[in-house]
Amino acid sequence: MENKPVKPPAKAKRIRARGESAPARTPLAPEHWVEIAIDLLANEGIAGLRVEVLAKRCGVTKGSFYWHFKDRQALLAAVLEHWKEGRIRDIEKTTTVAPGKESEQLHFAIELYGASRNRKGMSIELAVRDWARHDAQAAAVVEAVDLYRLDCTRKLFVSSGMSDAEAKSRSLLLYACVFGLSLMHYTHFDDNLGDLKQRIAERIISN
Amino acid sequence: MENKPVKPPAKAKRIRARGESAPARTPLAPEHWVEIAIDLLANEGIAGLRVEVLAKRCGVTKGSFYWHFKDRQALLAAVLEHWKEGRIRDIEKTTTVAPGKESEQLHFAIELYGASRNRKGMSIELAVRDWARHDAQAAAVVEAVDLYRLDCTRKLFVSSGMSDAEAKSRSLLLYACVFGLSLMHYTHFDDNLGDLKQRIAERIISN
DNA sequence: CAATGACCATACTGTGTCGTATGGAAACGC
DNA sequence: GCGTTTCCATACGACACAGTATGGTCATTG
Repeated sequence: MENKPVKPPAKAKRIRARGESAPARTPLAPEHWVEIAIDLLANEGIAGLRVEVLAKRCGVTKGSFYWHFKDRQALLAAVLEHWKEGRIRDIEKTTTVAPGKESEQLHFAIELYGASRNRKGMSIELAVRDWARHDAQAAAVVEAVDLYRLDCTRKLFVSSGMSDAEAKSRSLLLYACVFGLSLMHYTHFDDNLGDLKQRIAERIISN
Repeated sequence: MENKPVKPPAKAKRIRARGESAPARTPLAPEHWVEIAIDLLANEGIAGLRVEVLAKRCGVTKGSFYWHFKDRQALLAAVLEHWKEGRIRDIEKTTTVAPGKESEQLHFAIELYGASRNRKGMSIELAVRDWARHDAQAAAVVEAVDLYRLDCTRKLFVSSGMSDAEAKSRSLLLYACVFGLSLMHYTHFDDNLGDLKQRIAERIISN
């Protein structure tokens, strides 16, 4: 009396969204998984990063996921690693600057994070930080990134002629402000937000 | 052949943790639910705020929950309302100050949030803000609280002799910094964090 | 052509959760 | 006393999810 169809429906499915003419099967590299996972993380938070949802988003099923990753935890670790490396590269790119242009670059860094540009990057940032509040792994990665960022920015301040102690405080102030602003809802606080942000940036950077 | 015991075990349970000698049944007021819910929210995030977990934490079962609340959404709304009102009261208490002591009070406000004191308050704050990133209701409440806070603090800066525009930027900078710092992991950035924070506070408040 | 391995689908178990239905126990009104 | 209301327990159905087991399909290799 068993109804074990074992192979009933589903067929017009193998030709997934991999570009109509089947480009050599495209093995769906682990990197691809991680990138889409980060996308999910940004939009739904760590709690929304489910393997079935992720698989569907990749156009496959769980079966594929568990072939590439041992379990959900392995994916999360890969996500953290990928994010960390991306941040490190980004920081290096942002903080290497020709002598004399330090404060200019600092202004750029603030605007880069604070503006509506880089919205996605900030979403990821916030999602990871919230994740880090309940997960030691994530907390460690966040700490590493923070320390690296803080130190690179400190050097910029020092190069622009500040004492080390002052540079440290400015560096911390800068990032705290950037992240804090992205947490707040202040769009209706003033009708000239540009001027507001300008003043804040000056306060952080100039002496 | 059905085993529908309907009333089998469980009996030494009615005398819950309501104080051994049954103090008149203690109806477990809705406020109580909300307060414990906020506790859960702070520790587990909005995703961890489940009704069964909450009920267990209250020493009862879901049955009780759904008597007090229509559904989970109703609880969340109550949580937001409770938090909002608490914040408003707190802001008023923190920003009403005798003339001449404004900057002193501003320093106090920074330290209050930034220190290891008020750890729980900050946990709630961050949880609500993360919640607000995906929920319009929460976002509206956060915005209301933010605007109120920003305006109260703005007045403090104005009272201590600042232009309105400058006061606005300082107010925004203050809260952004406070929340941002609580998002970062900078404990190993310097071995004299006190001095660091002192410099930051000065930068935000003094002219 | 046959065998192997890479990549994926399907089915299943177990658990956690939301919400509902129903009934029980204590307190209160009359 | 008796019915009503308040507050809660139990049981149930439906779903979403993690992880496993198993098999299918295709390309590659010998």
